[in-house]
Amino acid sequence: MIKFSKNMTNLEISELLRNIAAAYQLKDKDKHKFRIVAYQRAADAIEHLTSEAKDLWDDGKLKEISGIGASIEEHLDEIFRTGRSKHFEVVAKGIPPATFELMKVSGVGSKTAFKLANELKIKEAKGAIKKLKKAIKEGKVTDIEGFGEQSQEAIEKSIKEVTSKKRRLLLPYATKVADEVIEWMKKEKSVKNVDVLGSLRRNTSTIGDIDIAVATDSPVKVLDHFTKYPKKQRVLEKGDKTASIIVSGSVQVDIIAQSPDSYGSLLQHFTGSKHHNIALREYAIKKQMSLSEYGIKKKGKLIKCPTEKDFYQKLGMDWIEPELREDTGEIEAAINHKLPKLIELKDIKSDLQIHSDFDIETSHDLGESSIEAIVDKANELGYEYIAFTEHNPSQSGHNGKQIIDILKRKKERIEKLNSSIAEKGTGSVKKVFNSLEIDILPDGRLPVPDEGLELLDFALVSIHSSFKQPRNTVTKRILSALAHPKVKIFAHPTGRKLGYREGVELNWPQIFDFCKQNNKWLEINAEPIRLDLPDVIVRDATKEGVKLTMGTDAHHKDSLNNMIFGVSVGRRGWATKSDIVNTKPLREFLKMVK
DNA sequence: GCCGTTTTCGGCCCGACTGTTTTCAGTCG
Repeated sequence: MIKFSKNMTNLEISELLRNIAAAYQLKDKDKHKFRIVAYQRAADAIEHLTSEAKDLWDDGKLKEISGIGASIEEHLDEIFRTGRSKHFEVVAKGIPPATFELMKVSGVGSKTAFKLANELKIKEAKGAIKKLKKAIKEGKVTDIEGFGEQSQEAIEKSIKEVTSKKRRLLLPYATKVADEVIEWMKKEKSVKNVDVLGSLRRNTSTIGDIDIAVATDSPVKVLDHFTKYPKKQRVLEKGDKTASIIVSGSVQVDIIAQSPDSYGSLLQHFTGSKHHNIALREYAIKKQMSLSEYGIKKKGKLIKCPTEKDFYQKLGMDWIEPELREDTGEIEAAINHKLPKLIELKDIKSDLQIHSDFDIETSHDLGESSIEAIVDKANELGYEYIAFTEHNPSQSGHNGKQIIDILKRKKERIEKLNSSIAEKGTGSVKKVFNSLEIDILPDGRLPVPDEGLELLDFALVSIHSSFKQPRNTVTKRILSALAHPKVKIFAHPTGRKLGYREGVELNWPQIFDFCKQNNKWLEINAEPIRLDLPDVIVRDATKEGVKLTMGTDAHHKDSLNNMIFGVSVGRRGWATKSDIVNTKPLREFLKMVK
């Protein structure tokens, strides 16, 4: 039996669809070959949705999801209405639920899991992996036909990795791990080129594995060198062309070697995403071509591509920025020469969320660097203007008048700073804005009196509590906070913390409309654990013409360097320079912020 | 089961690595 409920989350639904695909695989792999793929694609589609499938179902929009057709829509409809699916129950009949649980062990697919569950008589999903572990200890797995010592050992090792709950890596950490591996690879003489590819090259918000590509004429030497990496914990696999290791911190690093004359197609292949590559190859088939990491096959002849630009050009399209390679319309745009010119770090003229150590008597965390040190840093980065956005003074510790007094002191401090900047005339920073990051209370009110807000140039608002409110409640809450004339920016809009906390569910079309009509902006928070707005919502926002800002949320001067991660998010969301408010020169920004 | 700038029918990405079953299935990216 498979579990359903009326309130299944996207993650649960995608797992369910994957399990149905597995069930078909077990029934008759050949008969259901393409149905299996269809279910897997549907699972991917649900997993990557920007809103909850149940909300879409509420609005009758399930069928609009590419990958969901009439049949799967009908089954999901039944689940959302009744909490079960008769069809799925039939499909999964006769398969011990433990099978699906065991598939979570890497290297164990549907066939292996099914065999293990049956032979070891593990039925229930709960505790299935534990029971398998016990069976391995007792040496029972090697007794099963088709399993030997080595496969038993491989499963045992993989179980350890499942149970240690491998977290996805944040960008700065993944970058550091990758840089160290690159450094090591450069020590091998036969390495002609080495690059980081995969999700790290595409700048996704979190990274699973690290993918490295090497151009070389001696792949054996290169792979040998790779598997001797000093921080290696174990070698997962090693062949003639590819190898995988686990390095300290339980991070998997995959490497692929290729001759220099085909390096371009390798870069393309290993950068992904999987969905981009599949879509590209399907497109190529229609043009009587076949694509692989070796190049482009046309009428049985292999055309090699030394650079990635060659590869895309030979397919008849423009080179596509790695951040866009997610099969969300970039291929069509590349064919029609309609790819956007993406925002770049050098376009950014300002950081619009910075916390100094000015003692604002907040209940949140204060910054660690002085206002002056931050201005120095901003000058170093060549910014034209910045905004100091400390958290609002705590409401519990102060009455209205006290809050106003603190804000008066801050205003004076910033005014003094601005006059000294004007006097000196050196440095790129010409203006410092007096701003504030204000909590949005659970009922939508702001914990700062109007008289206090009047002291600011403009304000950011954000959510720091009551993350679990229903979609409509929290949407209303935000709109009422944004409505205040001094409020310009909705900061880290979903409130997510990668790996720790899901963001709030918002009615995005409503938020977008409000922002457009009232000249309010959504922030792309560049703090690596936030990266909020998420890239997929940035895409929706830019499509709608909503203006965005970028801020590092720095609580230390060095964190102003994090802007690059915000830019990455913007790029993944197809944002161009004109979508981002703080690419505007000071003079224009002054007009916009009024 | 899904989908459409060849198509509402007839297709559906491509290749590497592993272990074990001696010729390939299973899994992964």
